[in-house]
Amino acid sequence: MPKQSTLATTESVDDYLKAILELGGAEASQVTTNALAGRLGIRTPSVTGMLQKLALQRPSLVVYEKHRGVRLTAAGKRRAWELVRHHRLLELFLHDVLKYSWDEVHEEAERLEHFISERFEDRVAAILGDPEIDPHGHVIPQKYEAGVLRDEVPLARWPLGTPATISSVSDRSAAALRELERLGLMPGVALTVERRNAAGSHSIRLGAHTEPIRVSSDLAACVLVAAPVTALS
Amino acid sequence: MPKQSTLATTESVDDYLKAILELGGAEASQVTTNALAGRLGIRTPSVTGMLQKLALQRPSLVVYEKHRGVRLTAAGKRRAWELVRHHRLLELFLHDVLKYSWDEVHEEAERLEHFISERFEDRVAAILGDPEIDPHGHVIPQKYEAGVLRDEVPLARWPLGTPATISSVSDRSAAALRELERLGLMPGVALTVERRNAAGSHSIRLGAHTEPIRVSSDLAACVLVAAPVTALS
DNA sequence: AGCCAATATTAGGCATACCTAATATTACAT
DNA sequence: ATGTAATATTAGGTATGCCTAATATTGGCT
Ligand SMILES: [Mn+2]
Ligand SMILES: [Mn+2]
Ligand SMILES: [Mn+2]
Ligand SMILES: [Mn+2]
Repeated sequence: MPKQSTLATTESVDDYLKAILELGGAEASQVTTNALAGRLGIRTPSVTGMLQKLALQRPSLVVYEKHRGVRLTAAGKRRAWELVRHHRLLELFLHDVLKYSWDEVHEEAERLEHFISERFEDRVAAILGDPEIDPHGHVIPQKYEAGVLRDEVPLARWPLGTPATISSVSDRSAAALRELERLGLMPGVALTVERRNAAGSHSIRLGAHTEPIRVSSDLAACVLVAAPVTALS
Repeated sequence: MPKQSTLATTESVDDYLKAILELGGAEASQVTTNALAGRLGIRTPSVTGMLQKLALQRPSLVVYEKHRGVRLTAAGKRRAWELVRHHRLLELFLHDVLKYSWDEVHEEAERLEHFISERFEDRVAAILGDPEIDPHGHVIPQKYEAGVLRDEVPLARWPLGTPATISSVSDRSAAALRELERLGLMPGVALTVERRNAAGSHSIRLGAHTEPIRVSSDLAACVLVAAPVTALS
């Protein structure tokens, strides 16, 4: 059991760390001030100020290079992945135990993820049977582990005519989630992209269905796909 | 369905409202600056400042008279009782569903009570079967209702030799709760106070037991008792 | 009535985390 | 190599909610 002294972070700091993780992508590349401001819904000077303060702290959570961007230190990554674990465990718990619909879970999880204790995290994981996937198809990181970054691509970049499976969907827009559910676009569903249309929309053939459905580019942006799994293990 | 626009309160304001409710007692009498500072663990000038700001707000949550004290308005009472409902529902949920022990629930509930949504409150109440009593014997207020103020008195003030039942115990000290459990002093337990000793401790005879146990005055202060219920309805 | 201790308020500061306006840096395009 | 648009930083300000030190009010006691 490694010493994981959960260093005190505020809700704001948490949100910065998570945003840096999510924007940095698999390569954990530097994230710009602008990108953070956009994602967090605040102004760039606020971001600069916060990054400067964060970078001064010991032990530091981020490495900040003026005018260059910011990336997470090992400690920053650990906290960010912990928040992702909280978020996804909470979403699954709200969905499976408290019977929230899949478009209702995100907002509540986004708030509570900052405030639950280690014990709460552990007990929720236990009653869910140490789950691996959240209601939107996202991988739930294991405790003290950096999360898995899967080989999934946005639906808009999947080649025409090639079979795919929906790997996950974005949890950020409740309206999009309701629409996806109505159309049957949920994790695990098989599909083929038939055609791309002028306005950026896609014609999709779902699993067994015969006629394709039309999916707007905004909605398609919420869907990540991967090659179908050949055999279930 | 009355219009209950949950006016925005911060965690700090919430804590003031709850403290005013708890210190004001059944008569909802005025609460002093000093008492609030003591209960909240902050200094008196901070309390004065907060009360002045709160009293200015519209719609106002408190009525503040300089040098006289503060009391809750109807809106303030509504929010305070809502927090008490959150707190007690959460404690029961943590205890019954997440298998927390009764000395672990308070701290977590104290934090989460500020952040759960109406939906969360409703769903937790539903899976618990609209419960009425929390793990420490406290009455859970119903939705949109001021809580019941029961006819219970501190153990230290119960007359010698008169049968009593433990009505509830304080949830604020985890150490005290562990000790109470060890001694079998839990809600619903019948007892008689045999004797009061010099140092302020009490000799208590529990239900069927023959030899009395010794309870320190600190511990006794955590126990509230009432006359035994004559018939269960 | 007047004094004193307890209680409360005012005055002035600090940390967090935002904001707008002004200025500086970077990097691309010619 | 240099101008310019995009990006970022600095400067200065606000609101919240706490702090200590200094001052004022209250109410009980002689
Ligand atoms: Mn958040
Ligand atoms: Mn999710
Ligand atoms: Mn609280
Ligand atoms: Mn309780």
